Amino acid sequence: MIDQRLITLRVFARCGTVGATAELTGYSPSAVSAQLRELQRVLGMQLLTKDGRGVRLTATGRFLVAGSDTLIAEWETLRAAAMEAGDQVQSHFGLGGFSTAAAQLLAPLAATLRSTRPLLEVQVLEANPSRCFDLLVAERIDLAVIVAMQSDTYGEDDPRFEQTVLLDDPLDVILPADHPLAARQTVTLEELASEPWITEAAGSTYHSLFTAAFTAVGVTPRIAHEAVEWETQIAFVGAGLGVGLLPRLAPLHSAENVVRLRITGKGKPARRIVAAVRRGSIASPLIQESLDILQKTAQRILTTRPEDEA
Amino acid sequence: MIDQRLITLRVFARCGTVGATAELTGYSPSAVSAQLRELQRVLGMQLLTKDGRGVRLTATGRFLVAGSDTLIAEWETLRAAAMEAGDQVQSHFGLGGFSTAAAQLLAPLAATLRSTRPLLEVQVLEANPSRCFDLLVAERIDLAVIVAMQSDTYGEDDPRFEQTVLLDDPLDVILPADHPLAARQTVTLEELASEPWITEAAGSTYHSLFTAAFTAVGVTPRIAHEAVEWETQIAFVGAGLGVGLLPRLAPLHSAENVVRLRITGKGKPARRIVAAVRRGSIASPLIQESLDILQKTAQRILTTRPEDEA
DNA sequence: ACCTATCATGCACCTATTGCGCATGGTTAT
DNA sequence: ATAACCATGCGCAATAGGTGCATGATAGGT
Repeated sequence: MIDQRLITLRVFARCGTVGATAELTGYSPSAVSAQLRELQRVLGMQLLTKDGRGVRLTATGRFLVAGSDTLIAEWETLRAAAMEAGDQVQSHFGLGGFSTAAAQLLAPLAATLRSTRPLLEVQVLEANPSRCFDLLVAERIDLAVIVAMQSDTYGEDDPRFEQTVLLDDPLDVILPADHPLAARQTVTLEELASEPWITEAAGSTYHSLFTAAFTAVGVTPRIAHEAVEWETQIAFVGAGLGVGLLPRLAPLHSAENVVRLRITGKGKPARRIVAAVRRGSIASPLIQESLDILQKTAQRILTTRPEDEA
Repeated sequence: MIDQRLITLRVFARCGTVGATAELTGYSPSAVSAQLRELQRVLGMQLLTKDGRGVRLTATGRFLVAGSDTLIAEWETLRAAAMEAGDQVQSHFGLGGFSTAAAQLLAPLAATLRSTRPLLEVQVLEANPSRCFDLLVAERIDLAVIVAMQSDTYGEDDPRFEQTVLLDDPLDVILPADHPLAARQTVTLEELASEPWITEAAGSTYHSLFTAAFTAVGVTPRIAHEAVEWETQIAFVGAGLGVGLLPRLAPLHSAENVVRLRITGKGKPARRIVAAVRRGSIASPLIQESLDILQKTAQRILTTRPEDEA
């Protein structure tokens, strides 16, 4: 119920370029340009200035965007309360999630909703966490399941979002099947200090988790190889190129020459998986039910894999 | 920046019928009907129910409308703050006012704004106080100068508006020129207790003022005639049909056979003239400047007519 | 210093939203 | 029973708002 052009402005404020805004909102660049111009005309404010080959928010623009956070939140709250009060049904529901999270958590959620609310059309978008937040702002999705990351551009207390912890997905070690430690049940990070490690590229989502885990135990691992996909990493490990960390939610599939070991000791790395919604919308019945389902799914995942007793 | 359809719903919540909403917003009844239907579709809420030959808000609808008050106010605040922060100029400004108020206060305001802000298009609408509030809700006007009335449908603390007192316009007595008291400078209400009074129709804007004035001094006046226009009332008085109360701002024009006397004593009736704006918008520079001009104009009116010393 | 990639934006064209007028059907009041 | 009133559906027209391409401007690479 907030004017689309203001939403567009907010997305622009995030990504800084008309083209990116267009890509994110689903409009063409021309449309975004026109919308922003219209917005300025209607409000009688100059919100943008030319800056090099791009455009940049003016002070007024930044002010407006900053202030609109509470406005959006207020609307979401109102909407949620009205839905609650009149127990109305929503017609569309957009979900966003990242790789394994999407597969393991979002798929059951979508399936459940599809059966409990037949006339609700659920749409799932796979996207990385940062983009999920963008999609939330752009109102393309209503709920995102992502991996919480420290030092992200989106803080945990961003006024635009509300986040709920779903589960801590522990990281396991994967070893070549012929590795000396492969027969063990568990292993500590210290025992693997001198191994050649296979990790993601520096700066990627999980790389910081990787380093954090080792700094916690005071060890500096040697990074031998880098991979971007879990599958690739597993293949590398299977080829005997080194060892790696794999979230427990990520399936090992049919990698016969790779074993998965749980980590014990004080360095027990985990990735925190959270659900994020637009601030205010959390009171919505649909969001509530979804969070409930996600929590239950998360619990089920943790209990059907009874580990981590220490 | 709030969706037009929500504005329309709010207007509908005021007047209760699609036709009246159409008249107030400037749309056709079909358009209002379509807008409300669209709103329900987009939000996925049932906001209206058939009720006899009309439609009625559902509980959800009422809830939404009630909650939207703060949303609108929040937006107005944000808009005002942004205008203030970036000292931007507004392009359109709608004023509403009632009869003498409009003439005496709004006309100077419009004239001043026209000279100080040449590229601002000012629109003045004459409308009665109740309609002025409706027009504010409908966003047809941005500022209204009205006569404050107790027991109106719009309370002084309505969450949708903010009101500023401009002046208390005292009521004078008008007498036929040949009346025994006509030569006096001042008169008390008690002295006129037994006169035949000419007033507006019961239930009208000023009738309550009339009765309030007399109950204050413990006198029950005899109402002989009723008129709806000041001019008519003055003509009645001129014809010797009785006496009446006339706001000081209302000009006597060329009524040669009528004299105007000030009222002394403890019953000194006055009509309170206030400016009303949508809540939140009061911080806007344009509104601020307008209120300033109105206050000054009101002061000038009161001082150039130096009276009321008791 | 040129060339190229990148961006925003204007223009021409098109679509579909959206508003209006009129007619219809349902409902209350006389 | 008839009349008045109200909301709404339908056909039609206008226009707001979309896309795609071309243009102009700028930064960076060579």
